[in-house]
Amino acid sequence: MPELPEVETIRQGLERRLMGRTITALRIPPDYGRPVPVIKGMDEAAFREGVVGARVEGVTRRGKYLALHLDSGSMLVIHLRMTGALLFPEAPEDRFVRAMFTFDDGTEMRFSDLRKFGGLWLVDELSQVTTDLGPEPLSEGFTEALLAEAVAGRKAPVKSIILDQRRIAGIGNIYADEACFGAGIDPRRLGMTLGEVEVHALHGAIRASLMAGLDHGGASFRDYRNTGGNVGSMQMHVKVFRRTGKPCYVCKTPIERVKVGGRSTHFCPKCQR
DNA sequence: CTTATTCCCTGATTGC
DNA sequence: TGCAATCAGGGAATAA
Repeated sequence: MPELPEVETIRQGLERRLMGRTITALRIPPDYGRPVPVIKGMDEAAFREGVVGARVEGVTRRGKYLALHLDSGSMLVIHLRMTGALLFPEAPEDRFVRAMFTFDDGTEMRFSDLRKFGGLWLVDELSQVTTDLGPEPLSEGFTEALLAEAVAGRKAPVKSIILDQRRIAGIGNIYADEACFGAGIDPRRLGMTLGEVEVHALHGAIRASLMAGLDHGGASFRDYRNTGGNVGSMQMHVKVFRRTGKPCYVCKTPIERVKVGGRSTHFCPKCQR
């Protein structure tokens, strides 16, 4: 599932491929069914009117959102949710294409999304798409003090807190589990029980796990592909995620899987307290 | 304000 | 073997 490292990898691919390009055509496959159209917030005609003829002047990422900044002043916002991908012709064909963009140099980009959770918006501001997002965890704005504040007095599990996009933007299930392992913290621990030393460790572990993901081009456990249709390699470097029953790399104890906040959660019962 | 639950969707997996 | 039930999960919406 695309989280910050995966979405950032895609952003880099889009920037390389689309900067300065003008959208010349948009195709929405006719079999795309209601009631969940890929275009959000306006009808297809208005969306088409707004994007065709517009030039891409920048590609940015905020949390798990991508934005193509258009010369019209609007932005085309994209969220991939669970199974979305932005693919170019060298990627293998698939039958889950929900939208196809053509650019003035002949480039074709398709928005593929098996589970149809993803979406496209045409807006002036990102705030029209999403409620307030927390700081970018790899920016200087993500301070230890801010993390301490996020967990202070909270009865929610640590994992749920760091998954909350309003607290920190971009962490998903993979990196939440990896960060908790890196910090030696049981993901079920309530936020309010964390001490100063643990907050410090968690802050560092969040950043380290996300940077590892970036270094490996993202994690492809199932659906994630970059713009070229290639998998990342972070799945081969995770310490706990989807390693249920396998020995912890540190202490050999079998990794356990439980549910936290409705999400599958993997941890080492000995290393994480 | 908080926390918990539901919903969307479909291929893969599990259970009988 | 076959078919039904369950699972996976981002995040908005809703409930409590």
